[in-house]
Amino acid sequence: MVTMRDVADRAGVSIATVSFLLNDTKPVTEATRARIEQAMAELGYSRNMVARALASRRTRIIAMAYPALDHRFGFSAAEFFTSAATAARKQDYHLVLWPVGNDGAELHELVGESLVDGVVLMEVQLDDPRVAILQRTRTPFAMIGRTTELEGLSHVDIDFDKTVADAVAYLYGLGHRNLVLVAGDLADPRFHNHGPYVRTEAAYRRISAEYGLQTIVVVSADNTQSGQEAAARLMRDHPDTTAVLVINEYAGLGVASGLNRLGYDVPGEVSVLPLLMAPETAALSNPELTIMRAPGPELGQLGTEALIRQLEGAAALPPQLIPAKLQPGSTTAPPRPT
Amino acid sequence: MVTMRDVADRAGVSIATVSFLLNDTKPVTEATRARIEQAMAELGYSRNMVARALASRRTRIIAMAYPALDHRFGFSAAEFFTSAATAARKQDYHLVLWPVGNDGAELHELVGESLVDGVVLMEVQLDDPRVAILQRTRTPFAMIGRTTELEGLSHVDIDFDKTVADAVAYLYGLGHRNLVLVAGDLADPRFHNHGPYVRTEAAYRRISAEYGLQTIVVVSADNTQSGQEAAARLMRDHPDTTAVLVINEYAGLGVASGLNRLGYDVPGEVSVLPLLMAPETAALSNPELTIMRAPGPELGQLGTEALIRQLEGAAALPPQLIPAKLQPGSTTAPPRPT
DNA sequence: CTGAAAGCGCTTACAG
DNA sequence: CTGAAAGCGCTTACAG
Repeated sequence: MVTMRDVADRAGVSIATVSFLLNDTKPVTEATRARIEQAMAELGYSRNMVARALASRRTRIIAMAYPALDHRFGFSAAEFFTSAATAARKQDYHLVLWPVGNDGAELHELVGESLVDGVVLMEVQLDDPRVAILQRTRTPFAMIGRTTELEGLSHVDIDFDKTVADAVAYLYGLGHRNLVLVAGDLADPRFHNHGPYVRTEAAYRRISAEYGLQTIVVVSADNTQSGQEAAARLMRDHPDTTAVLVINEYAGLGVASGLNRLGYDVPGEVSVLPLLMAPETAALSNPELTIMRAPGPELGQLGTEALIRQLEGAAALPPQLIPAKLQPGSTTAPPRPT
Repeated sequence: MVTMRDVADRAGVSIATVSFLLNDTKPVTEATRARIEQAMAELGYSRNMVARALASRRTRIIAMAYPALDHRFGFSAAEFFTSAATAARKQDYHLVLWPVGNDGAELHELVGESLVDGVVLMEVQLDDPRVAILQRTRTPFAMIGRTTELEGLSHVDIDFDKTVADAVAYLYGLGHRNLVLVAGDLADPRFHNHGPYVRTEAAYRRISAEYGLQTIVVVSADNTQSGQEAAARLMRDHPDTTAVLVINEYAGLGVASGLNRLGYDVPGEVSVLPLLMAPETAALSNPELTIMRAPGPELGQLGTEALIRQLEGAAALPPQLIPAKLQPGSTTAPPRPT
C-alpha cells in the first residue's frame, strides 16, 4: 500500500503538506502542489479512509437505517436509497444502507461502533424507539417521516395534506362525487403508529368533508391480495362508487386488478388513484395506473442534505414537506354519466 | 467517548489484556475477565471500529456492489441483500450495499479507499470490467453470477440447466407439448453479455430439443409492457401454444396479464411459468403465479460466506450452483384436451 | 507557506 | 496469563 509518507518523500515535502493539499485546509504554493500531484499520480496514491476517519474523528459515512424486517424493500425504498446515496456522494460522504430492527437493537450497536457520523432514519413511526436511542447517544440524525414530538428534530416528510387535497380536487374536477379511500391497517401492530396511514386518513376525512362528500374508508394491508379483497368489499357495500383512492402501494395494484376481475371497467366505471406510489410500481399495473407519485427521490436527497448540514455545523434547514404529484396514467376518467 | 484505556484503568489491567479478551485472541483468567467485563458494563464501553480497523488492517466491512444504473433494485435484489447482510452479521462482518456503475469507476474508487475488506459482486456480466479492477487491486471478492473465464474466481450462481430442466419436465409431465420461451433481449446493450439470459436460453434450446419439442423463442425486455406485447406476438404467431416460460421477472407479470387481457384463460388455455422470480413479485400477479422461485436468499448467503472464507484464509469452497425451485401458484395446469 | 510532533483508539509481536 | 511499546496512516494544533 502506498501511503502519504511515500508521496511526501517523493515530492520532497512533509506529510502535513500533502494532507493540507488533499483536504484543501491550508494554502500550498503552486510549485509544491505540482510536485505532490505528480508524486501521487506516479505512485497511484489514494487516501486511506480508515486512517483519515480515526485522525479526524469523522468517518464520512452515513447510515440509512431501514427496518428490513417490518417493511419490504421495494421500489419506493430503492428510490429513497438511490437518491440519498447520490446526494451523499456529491458532498464526499458515503451513504450505506443498514438493515435494522424497529426496536433499535441493531441501531444501538451500529452507533456505538463509531462507524458512522450520522443516520438517516426511514419509515419513522409516530413514537419511534429508535429516535430515543439516537438522542441518547447524541448521534446526529435526520428523519424521513415525522414522530409526534418534533422539537428540534431534523426531518423531511411527505405533505400528506396537499397530496390528498390535490388528489381529491383532481377527481372532483373530473366530476366524481362518490369517492372511497382504501386506507392502511392501523390495527396491524407493525403499523399501529405509522405516520403516513394516520396523516393520510386524517387528511382525507377532513378534505372530503370540506367538499361535502360522504366519507367512506375501507382498510387494506399492503399487498395485492388484500387490495383485491378491499375492492370487492367496497363495491359490494358502496356500489355507487366512481373513484377509489388508495394509500398503500401494493394494495393499489390489487384494487385496480380486483376491480378488473370483478368486471368493472377501469376507468370507465371506476377510477383508481393511488396516493403514494413509485412510478415503477405503477408500471406493473395494466393499464398503467394514474398515481400521485411519491416524492421518494426528493425526500432521500433532502433528508441526506439535512443530515450533512448538521454534520458540517451549518444552520439547519427548516423541515420540508413535499407533496406527491399527479402522474397521469390510464386509470382515471370522468365518471360515466348516469 | 469511553475508550479501552478507560476500561483498562478501571479494571486495573493493561489495554492489551482488554483487547485479548475482546478478541478472544489470548487466554485471560476468570478473575480478570470478570473485572474487565464489569468495567465495560459500568462504563458502557463499546469498541471503536475505526481504530480497530486501522490497527488490524481489517475493516470487517464487505461491500455488495450493485449496478444501480443498469438494473433496477427490486424484490430479487432486496432478497440478495437481506440474506447477505444476515450471513455477514453472523460472522461479525458488516455488509453494505454500494451502488456502482457497470464500468467500474466507482468500484475502483471504493476499493482504493481501503474501506472494505472485500466485495460481493452482483449482476455479473460474462465479461465484466469490474472483475479486472478487483483482480488488479488484489481485492478479495466473490461473484454472484459467472464470468466466462472462471479460473480461480470464487462464485456462486443459479443452476440454469437444472432450473430449465425441472421447469420443462414439470410442464411436460402436465401434458404440455407446445411450449414457448420468452427470453431476454440480448440486443439491449445493457444485457448483451448477461449470463442469465445467455445460459437460460441455451439450456432451453438444448432441453426442448432433447424432449423432441419445437423450440420457439420470443424476446421481451424486463418490464410488464414488453411482456404483454410478447404475449400478443407469441399467441398470434403460435396459436397452438399451451405453456409459456419466461426468463425476465417483470416480463413474467406482463405475459400473464397480457394473456388475460387477450381473453385467454390462464391456466385453462395457457399455462405461465416464470423461470426466475421472487415470491413477492409472484404475489403481485393475479392469479398468483406458479414460479420457479429464484434462489436469491441462498445465493446471497453463499456468496457472502465464500467471500468471508477468503478473508479469513480458510480453504475456498467449490463454486455452487443452486437451481430455482418450483413454487406452486395458480397459473399452471394441464393443457385443455383437444 | 511548510514542518515536526502529538495523537486518534485500537492490535500485535515481543518479552516476561 | 499479563504488560510495555511500537505502529496502523492519517489530521491538526503549534511553531516558525
